[in-house]
Amino acid sequence: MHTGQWPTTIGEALAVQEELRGRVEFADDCPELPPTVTGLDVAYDEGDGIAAAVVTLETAGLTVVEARTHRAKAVFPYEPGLFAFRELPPLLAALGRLEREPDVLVCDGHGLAHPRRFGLACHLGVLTGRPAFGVGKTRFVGTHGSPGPSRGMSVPLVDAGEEVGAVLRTQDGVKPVYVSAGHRIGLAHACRLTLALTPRYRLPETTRQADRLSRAALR
DNA sequence: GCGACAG
DNA sequence: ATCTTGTCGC
Repeated sequence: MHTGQWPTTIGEALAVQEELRGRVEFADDCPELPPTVTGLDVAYDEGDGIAAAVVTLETAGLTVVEARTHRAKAVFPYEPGLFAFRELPPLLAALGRLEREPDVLVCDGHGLAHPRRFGLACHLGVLTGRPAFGVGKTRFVGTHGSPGPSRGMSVPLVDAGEEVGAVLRTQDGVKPVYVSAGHRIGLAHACRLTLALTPRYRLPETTRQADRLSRAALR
């Protein structure tokens, strides 16, 4: 799957990031939804123990098709902008245990809405070759107004004059989420998928499932 | 120089 | 990320 030798220092990580950034593929909008969606998340304990979880759901119905986990030790410190180097190792290991190839990866974090336009979702997409996008709970970069109050409304997320994502309301009157393309998927499609994954809660069902599973795998 | 800073 | 009590609303 992946013979990972990961960067140990910030300098090395920045170099890897810069190199991989050029491999991001953009995509035109796609009208139909993929048959499945795969969510990923990582949980941490009080020390340096971490657990990654990946959960594949049937897009129509949101029922679990397959789920995998992987426990490990954190090898890279949390550094804003280099987040991927901390979570990617265990996430890729868990992904490697899936029997069914993911149609699209839904990441908990940002994609292009990143200082150097290469957030976790981009990194995950490039390394796996699968379409990927990010759904973040809080802003990282960019400015934006307030999206309308109802579910489905959104406003562009702009950073340095570029539209890097969308601030999307997934539930009426609830704090919006930050959606951004990662790899081989357009922003409009990512937003449509996000809405399909949030029939009831603020966060995508994929993220919710992966979150609970990663926590459970931690013990 | 002073904040801000995905999870 | 994770640690936490109470509280408001359906």
